Amino acid sequence: MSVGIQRLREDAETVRRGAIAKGEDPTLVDRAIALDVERRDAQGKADALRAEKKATSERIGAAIKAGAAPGGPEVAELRARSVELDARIGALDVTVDTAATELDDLLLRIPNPPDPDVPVGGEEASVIVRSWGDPLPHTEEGPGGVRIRRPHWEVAEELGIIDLAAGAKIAGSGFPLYRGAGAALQRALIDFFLDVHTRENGMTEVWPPVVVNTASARGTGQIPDKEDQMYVITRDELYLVPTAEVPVTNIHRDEIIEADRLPIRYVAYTPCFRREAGAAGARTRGILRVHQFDKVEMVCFERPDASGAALEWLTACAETLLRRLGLAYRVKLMATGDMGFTQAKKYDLEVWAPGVEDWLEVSSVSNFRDYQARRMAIRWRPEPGARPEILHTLNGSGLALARVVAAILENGQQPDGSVVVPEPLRARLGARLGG
RNA sequence: GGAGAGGUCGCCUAGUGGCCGAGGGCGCCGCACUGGAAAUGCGGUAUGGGGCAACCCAUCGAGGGUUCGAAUCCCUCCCUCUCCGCCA
Repeated sequence: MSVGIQRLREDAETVRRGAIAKGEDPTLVDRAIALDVERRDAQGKADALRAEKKATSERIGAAIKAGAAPGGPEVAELRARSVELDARIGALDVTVDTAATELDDLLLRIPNPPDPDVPVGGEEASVIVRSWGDPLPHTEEGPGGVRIRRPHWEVAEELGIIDLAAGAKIAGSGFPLYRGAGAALQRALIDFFLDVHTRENGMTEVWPPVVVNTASARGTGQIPDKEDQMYVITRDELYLVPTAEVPVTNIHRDEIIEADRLPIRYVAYTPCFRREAGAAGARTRGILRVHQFDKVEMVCFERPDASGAALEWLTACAETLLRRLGLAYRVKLMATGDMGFTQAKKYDLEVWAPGVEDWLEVSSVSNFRDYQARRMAIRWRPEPGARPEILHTLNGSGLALARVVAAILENGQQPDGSVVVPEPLRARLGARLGG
């Protein structure tokens, strides 16, 4: 996760402005440029001395081969020369390492500049770019009097399909247990999402490990940025994945991909584990914010000139699912201050939940451009034989299960306590839950 | 978990202290030959950093060490394979 030093050299102004728009410190850019100069200077000098040392060593070999005594004065002098060079190289190496380390650290703190079409500002500057469906009212007058739509945890409890108490006993608060039709609903949703993405959107399904090593966690920026968010298995130096983005993006870490293989588009189901430290309280009731949830995630590797269009496409792929489920939703283009440090452009999909009277974020679709791929050294070759370039990565939820389940329960609830099953799931679940 | 073998340039492989950033074969890309192709011949074919360039530097799983000099010797770790044990 970092901005390229090349870009800083060539277009520092855009990076500076981007930092300001995201509310970060723009002076880091200038300090980084200074360090870059320092590093290159020392590196150049060290390389020159190293070349000389190499030549000296070769002369020792040649002299011995030509008959000089290995312990003789000629060889001894060359050795002394080599040792002296070594000391000077060592000193320069320290300068290089120090500058490089500081530079890397600085680069990690410079945010990815937002795309030009991203609105500048805080949360209030984010814009709803479109919406679909009619949000159901929380209360409405009906033939049998006033009807109030209940929150999903009440609906679920009555149907006996989500057992938070059992989950809490087994693991702790925030680890839901789904039972009966609730469990089947999870399975049906996962299946439905994966089927649409593989069969209709042409993505390749992968089923990755749900723990990752340190290198992978670092690759997608979970370390050091979001370390507190992850569950760690210290004994084996493994992390439980907070999203499939981590293992799936790392599939191509340190690879060079030939142009004819792009784009590469994956879809993966995984459970996701998040500590959500400090999040207890607001909007955490029911299954809206939990430590373990299920998600189908889409991850794309794209040619740089195609990533803009790919973001729109990915967003549409996620939207399709909500439409077919018949859930009213809206698409929000996140403003500079409201999106992450690492994204260039991001859409959030929010689904309407009439029971809690709120829009629930069920998907977040982001274009990282080259920011994420750079740290992982994921490159592509524009032409056969050409120099490799950093490619672009994107990802998006398609979709996050827990909140979709909440929305289905709240939107589909009937006065008799049953829940209407969305059409695409009926073949698997029947027309109603309960009732 | 125990014992053994091994990780070299896309693939296979040579290489036990200097002549090795690294040979050979395959693959791939040019060129020649051909009506076209096959076969054959010639040349090219890693990544990163620096330099206008010539070119220089680094990298032989990773990290340390020995040495004037390490793919080659030593140490630690990772991974793969085989056998044994265990097991959904």
